[in-house]
Amino acid sequence: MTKLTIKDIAQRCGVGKSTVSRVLNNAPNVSEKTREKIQAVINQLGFQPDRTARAMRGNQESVVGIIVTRLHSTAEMQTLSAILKQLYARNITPMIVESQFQASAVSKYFQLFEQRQVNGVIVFGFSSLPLETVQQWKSPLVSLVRAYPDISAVYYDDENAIKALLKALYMKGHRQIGYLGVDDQDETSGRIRNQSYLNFCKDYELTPNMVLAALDPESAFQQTAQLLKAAPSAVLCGSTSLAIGALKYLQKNQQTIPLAYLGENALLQHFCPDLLCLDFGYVQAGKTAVDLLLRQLNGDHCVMQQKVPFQLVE
Amino acid sequence: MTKLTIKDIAQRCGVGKSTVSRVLNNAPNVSEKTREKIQAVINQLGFQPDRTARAMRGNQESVVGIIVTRLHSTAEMQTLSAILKQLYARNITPMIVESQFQASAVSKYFQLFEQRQVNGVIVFGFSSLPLETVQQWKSPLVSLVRAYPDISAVYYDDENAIKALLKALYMKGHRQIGYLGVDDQDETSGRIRNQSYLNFCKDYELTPNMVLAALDPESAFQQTAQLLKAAPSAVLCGSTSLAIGALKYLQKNQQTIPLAYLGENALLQHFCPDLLCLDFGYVQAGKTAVDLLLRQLNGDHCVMQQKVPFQLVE
DNA sequence: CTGTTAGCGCTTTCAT
DNA sequence: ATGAAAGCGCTAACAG
Repeated sequence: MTKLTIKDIAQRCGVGKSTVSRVLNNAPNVSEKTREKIQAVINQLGFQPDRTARAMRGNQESVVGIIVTRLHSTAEMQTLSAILKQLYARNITPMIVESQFQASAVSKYFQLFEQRQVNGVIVFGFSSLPLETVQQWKSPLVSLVRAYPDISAVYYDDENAIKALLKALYMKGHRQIGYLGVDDQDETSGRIRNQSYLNFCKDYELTPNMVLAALDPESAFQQTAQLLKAAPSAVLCGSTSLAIGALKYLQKNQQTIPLAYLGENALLQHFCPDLLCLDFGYVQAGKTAVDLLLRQLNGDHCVMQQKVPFQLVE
Repeated sequence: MTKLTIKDIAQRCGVGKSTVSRVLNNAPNVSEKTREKIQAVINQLGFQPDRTARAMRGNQESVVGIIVTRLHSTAEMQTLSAILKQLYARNITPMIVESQFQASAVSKYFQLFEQRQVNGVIVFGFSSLPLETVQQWKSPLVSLVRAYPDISAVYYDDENAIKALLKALYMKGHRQIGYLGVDDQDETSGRIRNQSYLNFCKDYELTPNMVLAALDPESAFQQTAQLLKAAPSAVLCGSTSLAIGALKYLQKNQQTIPLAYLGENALLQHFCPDLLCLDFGYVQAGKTAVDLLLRQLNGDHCVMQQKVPFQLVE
């Protein structure tokens, strides 16, 4: 039994190919009677129109490339999950690749995408991904996490997130809030958040106690000692991995001090349910990113940069 | 400037469409001279043959559906990462979806895959995924993690993994090894592993001390108390989430006891670097799964069930 | 409303 | 070795 085509269906129904095509595409100009007849045969024979043939005939089956940093980043996966849902609903095929935080990999994938004729790209930005690399991609693109000039982006509200966490601690009576931050070199996780901390301190007349670390638990572990010298009554960590390092230090030294961090991590929350943290709105970010991309795919070339709302947890 | 086609290239070269096509497909019967000439024009103009048109002409661009349980499962992501690498290298498009441990979702996605004319499927099995559901998919399929009768599968060597961990503890001098396992209802994480523990105890003449829990940290937390009553000198946990629960209990009660677990979790290792654990061979599993699937896609219908080798960590 | 007729961009005979 | 021509399965413009 050879593969069924629209022609076979047409013959078995005694109609023309185009009528069958019309039924397939829910065209309006088909009498209810013939439509039903044809639909019946289609169902009965389990006919599926050839995906590739439709695609060719302008029925653009579009593909969007998605460059995540690492598939095992749980935060990104929350966003990715939302993105996929949106895309599948719209019959768009996602092509997922990992950059591993390597700008060179992003370049490489842009080339691959071009070869494969990908229609649009969603890229999860990272600190060492330069604007020039992102600009290599000429077609529709949405940057996630990081914002670049003249490029549509969805990113997190770092500044206010820090402020919200600090305020929450402040409300609990803390006046000596230490801050373990990421190096200023990192724009998103570092500079912006650090600055926000300093601003808050100024506004609320607190004495700043800030120590910076590299973006990994080991470094955080070491820097925590430094931070604690000024005997803070609570500590805010600028990122999840920093919180991990800090928590380890506290546990090791049998200290307990209220801890808050920017991010969210199920395992961490499990160990210390009283940890104050914050849902950055990962799911919303995914949805928004797809929206922005679709807008571009539909020819709207305006650049939109959106912050997604966050939410305090616990 | 409208989109370039093979015809344009042909005209600009003063040759026929077919000759260009031959160059594109590396057909042998083209004189070196014309080939070079055509190739030059192709490169110069940056011509890319239309993906969809090629696909239609039998040049089957295949698609494989991948059903993961949850995108934020780091273990599965390791495997997925390997799978994607293999697939992209072979120009196969993956379509990734999440089952969330719901058999109904798997069913739903099988339907979606049929609509989209997916050529093969890789599914990450889970305890409550019945054989009947998996059988709904008639074309090539490889099951990961779980084995089903008459279905190609790649899964982990639960039995020997437990044995290896126990042996490692035994070698360290432990003779009172407690075991926190998963309910027998769960075939993979439960029954097989539990049985392996009991077997080991018999072989090495140890007194079994086994307590079962549900597959979540909370339950493990509670059951750990029970397990410790018999004062074991070390504890083996049957899964990562169990280890999380147990560890939490130990920390809370200020107890320290050598802990081992089946699985691997970066965060857990970070907090307790001395934790004995085991890399199940996630990457290898991904590679193997793709191999098995490709074999089926190429018409080889034999069923192969493979265990991947594991490796003790630390 | 519906059938006929052209193609879409490419591969593949089949002559030359 | 190479070009002309015939489709692949589908959609869309054009007549009825």
